[in-house]
Amino acid sequence: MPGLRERKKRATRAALAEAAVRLAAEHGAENVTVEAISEAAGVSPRTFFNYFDSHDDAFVMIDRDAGERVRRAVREAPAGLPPLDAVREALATELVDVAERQEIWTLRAKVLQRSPQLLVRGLGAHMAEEIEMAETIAVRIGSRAPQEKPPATARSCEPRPGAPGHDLYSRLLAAVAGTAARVAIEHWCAQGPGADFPEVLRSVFAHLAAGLPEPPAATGLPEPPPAG
Amino acid sequence: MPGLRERKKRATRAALAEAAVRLAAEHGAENVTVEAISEAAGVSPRTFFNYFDSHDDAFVMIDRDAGERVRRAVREAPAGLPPLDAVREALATELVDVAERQEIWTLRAKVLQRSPQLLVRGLGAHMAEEIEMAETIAVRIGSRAPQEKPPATARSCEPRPGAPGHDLYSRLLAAVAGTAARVAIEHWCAQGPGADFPEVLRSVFAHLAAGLPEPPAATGLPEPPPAG
DNA sequence: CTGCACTTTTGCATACCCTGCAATATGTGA
DNA sequence: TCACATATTGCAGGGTATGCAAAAGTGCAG
Repeated sequence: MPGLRERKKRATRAALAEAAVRLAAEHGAENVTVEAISEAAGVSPRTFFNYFDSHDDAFVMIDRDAGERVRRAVREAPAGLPPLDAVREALATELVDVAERQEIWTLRAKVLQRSPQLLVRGLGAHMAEEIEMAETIAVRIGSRAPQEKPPATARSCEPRPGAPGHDLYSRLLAAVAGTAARVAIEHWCAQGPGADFPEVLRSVFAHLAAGLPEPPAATGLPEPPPAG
Repeated sequence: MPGLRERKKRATRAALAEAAVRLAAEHGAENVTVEAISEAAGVSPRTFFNYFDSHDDAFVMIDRDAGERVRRAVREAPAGLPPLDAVREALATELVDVAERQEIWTLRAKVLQRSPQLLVRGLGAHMAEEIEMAETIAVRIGSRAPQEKPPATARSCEPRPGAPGHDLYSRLLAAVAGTAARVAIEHWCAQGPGADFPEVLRSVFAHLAAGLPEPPAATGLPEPPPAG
């Protein structure tokens, strides 16, 4: 149980984030100033920057622990499971929270989609996790030793050792999985309150596993092709 | 042949962009002010904003016509070609320019990679095209009529008519293809000057077409699995 | 509860980004 | 040359973001 200090910090951050999203939903994110957010949250404008590095960060709501949880799930997945399935299951578990709090996620999706800058920023946070996820996948499929990532300063555009084909595969799988999750969330948001999010996620990954063939003529079913 | 006025405009824009990149390569993009860029280009700071919408835009160099060219290529692809292949060929054609002018792209890539904000901005420009690409794909596979996109103000987070499974598929294919292209470029950058970019792009799309199965044990070959 | 260490919040000053407006300079065509 | 159109510039003003030091709040002995 955290102390009062920690609880207050969380409350302040939550208040700022919620105020930001609600104001943005009404007036558009670009027209919501830091001063307005701070006032709605009951703190000074200066305090805003103690919690968010930039104006835009308040709308994105990045959960820094989510990435680590997903990677852990991928690491601990049953040995025989194909990589794509392992990632799918890991994402499905993490995204249960999304399905449960649909209201706030729908609101956030609307805000982000109205301003490309923010959408891009959200994707950027996603990309930062992408390299880590690629590393986890590489370890899982056995193309790289677990400890083999010395400095966090290493960038992706420099030559690396290891199996080249597997590096490309890991990178691709991590990137595509993240993109698939995003598309699933957006599509599910578009469907309205009644949609079944796990079903959408399953459908998206079924498309991927099938190699993205052209789906058969419209049948009215939300499911994709046979897959398997 | 353009008049003097047009030539001067191009020169001013080029001078600003070049000054921005050169200064950024030396001091880092974040430490290069609009004032410094303008002074190096021999214009007033105010003029900078007549050419670029933001400070960051000077470094990114977005080609606004690229998206439309790719979409046109997808529309005009042979009728029998699977959607994934059509998109792959369209991207391959467009990205020939990238492979040919590697020097400028590498320099730009170095600048962008030092500041995540700019990298994200560059990628975001492509993401904005995603919805348009999805529409093009939907038309191609026949799940939507060509003119059926009345106002450009319509957002993707609202319910839409049409075949639901196909909407999801089009969205997914557009998003995944863009992601694949990005991964290919990054991987090609990481390989150094000798790498064969078309080969990397082909490899990435082969992985996708195969359904992202775990690749066989490392053979040293950059190629993925058998694929088609 | 009281004092002390630590953290958070806040106001102030500062630099920079970006925009609208009006004045000025420059290219263009009659 | 003259008049028109467009580009450039200076200026004013608002918004973003950071560093610093004072003020307020929290946690923990004694």
